[in-house]
Amino acid sequence: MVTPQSPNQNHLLAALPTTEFERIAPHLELVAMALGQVLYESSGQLQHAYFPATAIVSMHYVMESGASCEIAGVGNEGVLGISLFMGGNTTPSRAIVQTAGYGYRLKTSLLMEEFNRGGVMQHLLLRYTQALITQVSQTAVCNRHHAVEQQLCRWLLLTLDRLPSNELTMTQELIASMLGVRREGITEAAGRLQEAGFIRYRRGHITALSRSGLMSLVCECYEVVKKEHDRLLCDVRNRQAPPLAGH
Amino acid sequence: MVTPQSPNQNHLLAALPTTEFERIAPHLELVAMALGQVLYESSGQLQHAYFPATAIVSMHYVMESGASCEIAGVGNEGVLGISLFMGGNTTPSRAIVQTAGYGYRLKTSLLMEEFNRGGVMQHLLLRYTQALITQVSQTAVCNRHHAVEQQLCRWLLLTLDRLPSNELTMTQELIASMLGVRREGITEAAGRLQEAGFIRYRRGHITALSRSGLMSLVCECYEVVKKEHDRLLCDVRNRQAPPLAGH
DNA sequence: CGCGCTATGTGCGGTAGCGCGCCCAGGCGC
DNA sequence: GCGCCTGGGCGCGCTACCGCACATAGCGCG
Repeated sequence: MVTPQSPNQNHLLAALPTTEFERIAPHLELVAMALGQVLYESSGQLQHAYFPATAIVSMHYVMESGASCEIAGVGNEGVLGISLFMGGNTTPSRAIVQTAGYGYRLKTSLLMEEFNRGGVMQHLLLRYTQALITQVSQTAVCNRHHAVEQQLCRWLLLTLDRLPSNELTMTQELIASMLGVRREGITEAAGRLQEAGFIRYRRGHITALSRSGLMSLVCECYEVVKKEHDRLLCDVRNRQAPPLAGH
Repeated sequence: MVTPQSPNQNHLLAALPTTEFERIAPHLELVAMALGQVLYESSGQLQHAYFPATAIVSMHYVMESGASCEIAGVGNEGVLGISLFMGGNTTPSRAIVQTAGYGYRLKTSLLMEEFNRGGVMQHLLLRYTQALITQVSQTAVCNRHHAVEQQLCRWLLLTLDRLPSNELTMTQELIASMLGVRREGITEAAGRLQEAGFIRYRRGHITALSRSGLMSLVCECYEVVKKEHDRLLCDVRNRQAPPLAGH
């Protein structure tokens, strides 16, 4: 079991070898992330990289018309601020907190220093970035070919994977803006999922009742993203060997 | 002017400082790329990275249903085989030659060796990867919110930017499979563009007559991708200073 | 120089999702 | 314990795109 409020709740941080972890640990700053908080503005300079622990952050693109859509989501499996070590320092998208919680942040300069050492940190960050690319690609594919209901299932499953419980605090309006569809579209699809007994929701709270039910409706995109993530980060293990052979 | 069949036709290779370029130059292998040729199969092992010179390669995802869609295109501005240095070695997508031409390839081991030196090559590859992420993201956004006609304009402009001439050899069927839409949808949209006098096409050949016309119809996505690419790779200059102040 | 293949044009019904407007109700704050 | 405000349900008509089926026409090949 991981103790509450430990950097180890973030998988990338947890996968660092002791030496590397201890080098940055003193500089990891615990931060609360409130729902709707904007971590990065589109094209804004980045001061920190963020390693979410319990929070989930959504990378969004907002178009001229005002319409928006999610490009990828980042939870405790990843990090925000890819563009720091990729060299661009900023991206055309916006990062906004989708599920309140906490995380850790690290100053740009320290992240870069660690990245440039070329150790495990670099390796992890690059692999995570590749997993992220897969996620973005699959979003593109899914947007093109799959129905709203399937996309909703994909989104729910990906989000549930990042949460400790099976309940998420989330209005349909918000989900709609993530998926870039109409709120009514979500109402309808969610209604069908509820009728089927897979989820239950009440004013801003969704509870997953049957993961397998959702799995039966979701498109292949969920699997692709998940498998690719596992493949790329399968060597991510906790630093401290758990007392029992845990996963 | 760049001489025909020079690695310098690829912007990334051209931007390498002399020392780094000369180190890999002997290992750059000129390869012809035929239309439809598959460079990388989905989840297949990668033996080489490819630097297109005159060819254009499309990164595709093919779904279970058989439907497909392009995730990103790569021409002389980039490189194929991102996943080599990102650490995954393979991706769930397929790389297929969309415009015949030639390019250069480099053995995995040599690319990695150069990447791990942490010099300009690494810097360029990472920055290019970020530009690629932007392209993929914008594809996702565009798939969600923009009409087929706008997407066609985006695709045409992005492709024209990678070509020396304003004519591309491309059937509507092929374009449709790139954009992941029906062939008839392309017929219609292309018909409107032709009526407007922006393009002309005859059986598998499209000629751009008015770039500005296409620009007037295209969605913001084109600009975003282009600007981001220019921003990230603005320091990409030819090694040999051109006799006249060229761009 | 004609044949045939393949690329393109077109029409038709079907449907998913949009944009809008409106109503209803849960639950928080006072 | 009352009211308001936000989140959710619903019903239009509409459009873009799909899936299919077929007609037509370049153009390469023999």
